Amino acid sequence: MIDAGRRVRAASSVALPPGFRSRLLEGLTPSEIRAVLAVARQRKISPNEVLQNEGDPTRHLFLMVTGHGAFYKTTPEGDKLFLRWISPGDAFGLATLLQTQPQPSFTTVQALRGCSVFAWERVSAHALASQIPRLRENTYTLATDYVRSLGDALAARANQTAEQRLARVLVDSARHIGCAGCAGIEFGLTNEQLAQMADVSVFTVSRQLSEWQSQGILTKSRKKIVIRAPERLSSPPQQK
Amino acid sequence: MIDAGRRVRAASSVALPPGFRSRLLEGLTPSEIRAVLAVARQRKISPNEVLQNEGDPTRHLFLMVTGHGAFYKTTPEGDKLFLRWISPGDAFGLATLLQTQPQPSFTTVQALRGCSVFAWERVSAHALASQIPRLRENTYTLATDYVRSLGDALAARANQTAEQRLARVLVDSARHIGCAGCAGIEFGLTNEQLAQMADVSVFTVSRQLSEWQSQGILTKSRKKIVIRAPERLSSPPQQK
DNA sequence: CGCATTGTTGACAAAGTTCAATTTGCGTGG
DNA sequence: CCACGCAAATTGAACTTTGTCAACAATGCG
Repeated sequence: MIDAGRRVRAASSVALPPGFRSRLLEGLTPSEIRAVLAVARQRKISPNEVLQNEGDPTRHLFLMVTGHGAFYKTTPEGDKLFLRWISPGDAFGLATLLQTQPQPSFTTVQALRGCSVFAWERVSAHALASQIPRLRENTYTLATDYVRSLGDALAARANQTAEQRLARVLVDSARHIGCAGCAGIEFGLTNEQLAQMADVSVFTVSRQLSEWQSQGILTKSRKKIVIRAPERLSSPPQQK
Repeated sequence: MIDAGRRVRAASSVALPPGFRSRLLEGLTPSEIRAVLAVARQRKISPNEVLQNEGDPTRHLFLMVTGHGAFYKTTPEGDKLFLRWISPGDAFGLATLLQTQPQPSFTTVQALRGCSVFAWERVSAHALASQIPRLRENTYTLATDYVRSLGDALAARANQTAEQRLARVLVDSARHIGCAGCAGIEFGLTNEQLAQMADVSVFTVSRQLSEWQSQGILTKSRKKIVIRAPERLSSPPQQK
């Protein structure tokens, strides 16, 4: 209706897929959502593309629509620490919403396979946040969640064994990027990717997966893991 | 001057020590600062007192005036992970400023020795933030910094050796709680405290400190460390 | 002086990594 | 269609780092 007079904009504009839910937009009125989407751009992301590089100023606010990505932290020595998965509905680059000046981002965000995202320029995002109080509140909530998962990642590194960290990675991956197959939840990751994410050597991954396979907890083949009994991955460490 | 007519309030009210600087209040106008201090309460904190407990809802905004404290994260298994020091001028409990609802805090804050702090009730803090835009902006900046140091702590745990972590703790402690003595920067911490902070065993602390002492980098005596050459603690790990 | 706290030392054990040698699985080009 | 070649995965053995434990020494306080 508002867009009646500018069909060109409307045509190139973006729309939410049916059934799409995002905590970023939760509780916003339809007209607010329209205002937000009006200044968004839809982008296709190729596999492994880096959307945000740790240290670079945050240029965009992103909302994952389809596909998956991951937050990483790069250490001074250069290796990547996996922090958490990004799934459809997750937003990142939240700093754009709050900060007046662009600030270096703390994490790298990389697409796993192809993705489709909504993107907002920093200034547009900031303007939206200043106009829509509910958007600011949602941002606080989401930022809080990210800090919490950063904290969890820290706790996990600090005092968990290689086995526990690997189990955590498997469970998280199953939850976020897994598809329910006939034999369990399956997802495609190489030993090397798992090794990076859990911060263990590929050898440890290989050995541990073999052991779990022999216990019937999972099945592995080349570049693919099928988790049969996720509950047996989360509990045993505590018993010990 | 404004307080002329209400000496009772003025008497029980708080004032900033001369020369006190805080990034939380930076850039606020004198009248804004007066408004902020008007609803503050000054509190004396006894040694080792816990000001904020991880998981408990954030009740207060605090501003450290004199003394030192530390942020800790408690793991599910119950051990404390040291995150960073709190020095005079540092604020914490920032969530009170932004969030409408009290949220569980991510970290525990504990005083080292006796401290003096300013404290604000959650609702007062939230009201101040909604009235003073600059206060909100400062809050974003500070929150960003805390996230950054959380990230640094994570990176440090993930891929540094026991020696590097201990060196980091010494350098940080020297910077934050150290006093310049004749022979170097000195501070009082037991081996056990250092061990907890660096997440190594007391034995490793003892051995490593002995080695550094024999290299002339520091001097140790009971409950006291004197750092002679902090630069030799930060650089050697990289050379290797 | 006696006692508790704090720190030290050496021998040993556990967890994981590193490395080298192989094996497995899979796509591709002849 | 099959053999080739390569990336991915495996395996065992040596090795490094760090923690564990037990015994002991030093420090300082009442």
